[in-house]
Amino acid sequence: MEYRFRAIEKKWQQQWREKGTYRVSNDTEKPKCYVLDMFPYPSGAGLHVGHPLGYIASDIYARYKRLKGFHVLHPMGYDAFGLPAELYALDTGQHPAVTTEQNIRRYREQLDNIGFCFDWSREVRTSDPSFYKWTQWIFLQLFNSWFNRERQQAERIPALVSLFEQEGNIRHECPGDSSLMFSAAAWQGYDTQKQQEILMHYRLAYCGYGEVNWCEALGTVLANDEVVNGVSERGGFPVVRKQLRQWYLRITEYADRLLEGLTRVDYSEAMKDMQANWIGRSEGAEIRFALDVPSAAGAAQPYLDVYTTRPDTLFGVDFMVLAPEHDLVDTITTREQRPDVEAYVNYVKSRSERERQAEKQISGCFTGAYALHPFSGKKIPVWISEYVLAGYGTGAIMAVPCGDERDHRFAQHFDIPVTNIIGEAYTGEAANPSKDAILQNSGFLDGMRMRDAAAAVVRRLEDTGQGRRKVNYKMRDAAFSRQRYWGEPFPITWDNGVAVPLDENALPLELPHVEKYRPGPEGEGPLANVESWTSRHLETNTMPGYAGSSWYFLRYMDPHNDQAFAARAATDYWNQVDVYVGGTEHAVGHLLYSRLWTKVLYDLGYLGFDEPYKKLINQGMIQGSSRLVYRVRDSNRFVSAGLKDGYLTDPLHVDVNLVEGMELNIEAFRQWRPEYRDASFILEDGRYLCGSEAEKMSKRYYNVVNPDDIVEKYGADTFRMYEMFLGPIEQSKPWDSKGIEGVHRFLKKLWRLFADEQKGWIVTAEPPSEDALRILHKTIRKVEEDTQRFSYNTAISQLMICVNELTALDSHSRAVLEPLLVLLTPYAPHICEELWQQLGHDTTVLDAAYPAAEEKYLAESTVKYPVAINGKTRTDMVFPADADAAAIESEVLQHEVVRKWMDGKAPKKVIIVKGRMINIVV
RNA sequence: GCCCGGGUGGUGGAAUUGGUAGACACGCGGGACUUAAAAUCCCGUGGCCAGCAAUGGCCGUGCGGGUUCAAGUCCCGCCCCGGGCACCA
Repeated sequence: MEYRFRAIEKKWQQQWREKGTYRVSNDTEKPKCYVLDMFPYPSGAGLHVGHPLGYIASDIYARYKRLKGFHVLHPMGYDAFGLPAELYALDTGQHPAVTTEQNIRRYREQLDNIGFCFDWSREVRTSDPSFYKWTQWIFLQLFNSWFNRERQQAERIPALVSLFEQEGNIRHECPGDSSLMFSAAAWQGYDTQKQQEILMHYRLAYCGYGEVNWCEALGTVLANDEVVNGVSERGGFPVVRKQLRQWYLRITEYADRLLEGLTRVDYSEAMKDMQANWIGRSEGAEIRFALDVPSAAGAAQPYLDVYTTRPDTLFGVDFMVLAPEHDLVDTITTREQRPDVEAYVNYVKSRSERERQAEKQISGCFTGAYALHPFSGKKIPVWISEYVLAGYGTGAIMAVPCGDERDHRFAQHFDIPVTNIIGEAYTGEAANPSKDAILQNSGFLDGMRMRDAAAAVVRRLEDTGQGRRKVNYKMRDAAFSRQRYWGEPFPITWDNGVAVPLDENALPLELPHVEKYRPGPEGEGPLANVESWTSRHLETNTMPGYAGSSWYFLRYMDPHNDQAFAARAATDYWNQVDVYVGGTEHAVGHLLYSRLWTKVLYDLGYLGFDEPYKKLINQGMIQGSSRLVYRVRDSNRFVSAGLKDGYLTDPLHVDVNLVEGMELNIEAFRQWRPEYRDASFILEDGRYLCGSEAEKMSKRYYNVVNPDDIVEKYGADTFRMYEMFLGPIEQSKPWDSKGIEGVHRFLKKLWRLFADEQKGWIVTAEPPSEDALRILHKTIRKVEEDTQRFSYNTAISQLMICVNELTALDSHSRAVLEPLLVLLTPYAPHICEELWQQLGHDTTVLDAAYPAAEEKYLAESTVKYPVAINGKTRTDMVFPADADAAAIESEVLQHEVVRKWMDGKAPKKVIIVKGRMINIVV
């Protein structure tokens, strides 16, 4: 009667599959719980032990909620469109659909091995036409919508058109071009093409020309969050800025809504900070400076708008700086300065994004032009410099060297005199960004605290029409097109430069089959090579990887619906995702985009909620633990780690599977690769010990551990529990098989509570002892609390304590063991099912109810209090658990040890912490 | 540079949020069973000091100060590690 985990796990996985144990319906009165994992991109490498970490965590929660009586939606699917499959296709000629299918099959096998409770009948794949039909459909909703700033919500384009017809765009500033203004009459006078052009500037999904992150090596544009340190996140290829026609999502319109929503969701503070910083809201003022350039008689005075968060420093402006790409540069540059300015602009253009970020030297050039201070009329020189970014604010700044470090460095570098408006707070050495100094040299602001002066300046500017309060965001609109094949086609045709949406009934617009994946002409995608595609004037770009993942969680609610992305009844029932588990790497990409899509669908009336995820759990990464051997330089001798300091060595990665703990299996190592066949070794204590290092789990470090191998050796239940026992889920840690034996031992010990090798099943019908009940109920309480708050490692510790104690008590009472099984089921479902069945139940343990802890067993009958005098512990005293403070106090003061230590003095204070501590202050 | 986390035994990590620091597990040491091994079980295991012993004392949560009867936990100032952002005016 031993614990035969392989047979047990196989049996139950098969049974769950055959009986459809985890299938959930949409029609029920039960309370719901939606537990979601970030679906994986099925890569060719398969799963390593790091991937299931989050899946195990969510699986435990899903099973726990089910035992608590909830109707649990716990689905899984695949983010199946994407670059790697296409790059692989370019190399090998294998169609991405084929390799993706293969990879999915492998993922599924590996996932099935671990015993998850996914409802596979709801599986989705973003590359499936029945799925991307609705991705395209949602795109059309975005295309046909605009953001009404007055109401702070998305509305349909026809509503905007009728507004234009009645009143032009007076009340609805154009988000794509704030200088655009027209009356109702003007609107009616525009031809269709012009009207469409204007509408494009309002649409939430729009096509425009813009500077994009172009990655030549990948042959496509990338969104801002896909560029890291000036190179592509995927592959690390150089990225340059380039003007291209692109599709965008107008996410900037939702900046405030996205910020506001963060206050209503349960994400970690770190995650909220990351999103808030990415959105980067700042409050300040836009200020208009007249330009001191000769203008033709009757023509309007030319001006320069700047954005500042510090209008209070307005009198400290010593120069202005434009981004080199700024529109005005060409018109204001004087004849004498033109050669220098042109040279500088060319220099800036020649610098790659990489160089710009790597070497931030001070550089710039005077344009020869001057602006006029709005209040003092002082002449202020206008410069250009690459430290001012074209894409933020107005692409121009007012420089206040005494208050801003960058401006100060610039002034020093170019010998521009600095005006001091904060007296002693400015030393002349460095800028002082304080907001608390008292203003001087500041006209009508003199004597005011800077903090208070800002509002006064803005008021004056607004009165005189020279500026206004302004909020700015760092976030830019999201680039939404890729020049690739393996993605969702846009449901758009082009008619003389006008984008025409396909009829909804024509969806899905299916991706045509191609044989070759090379890019099309002029930076266009592979679809531009497809005759049948271009002849219909279809858009040749495809959607980016994050399109499908922006809404997939909605499809799970009603995955087979071909009338809608999901029936409203289904989305109303399942509602928000209660718990979403995934890595932090999606903080500013996927998470932000899916929040945006949800808000738009909500605004348009398709959903009853506008935040997709109620609670977010970020699991840490499991790093690889690499093993290193030390080869003596220019030899084939290897020296053990402890002795390597005596030699000149080169560390080399060795396959972790050839190492047991730290000890190298020398024979296996010799077999591993031909060049090591004749290797010799310098041993310590007769063994060769390796070094180790925590690194990303990757083939090239030979440190990948496949979950299949662990499951084969110890079983899925052990694997699940061990991954959770390793530490808190949010924490990253290197994989280490060392402790897994302990968890395996625990399950064997559990098994022995039920079965004896000789005697067989030993569970009794006898009533349990008080002691057994006490440990059981304590365990129920603790495990439930810990499971609820995802503190799985401590829950498992408690389960171990419980099993240890029951073993020590030799307690085999059914009345204790049954509830214990229910507690343990979320963690180790296979063994629990088996034991449950052995106890004679004909239903699965998953239909059981989670046990409740009984108060009477939770209190210990007696409590040991340490008695301390002035903080020093002197003795222990034992009291009944329900003793009241007064009784304890009088008894303690009678105690002989206490009286001896107090030496006849009266206590100043007696502190009794319930069930903890007695402290007497003398 | 800025914004978040975090530093606890040989190791992974607990600590009811101010109440006996080191739960649980690994590892290690000792022992039992065994011809032997595996498996299993029991005991010990932060450091230093005293004692034959039961035991007792001192020190101890990155460093230095502080608040408190009581600090891993709170406050001030440093050091180090991890993550995010980075010329955003």
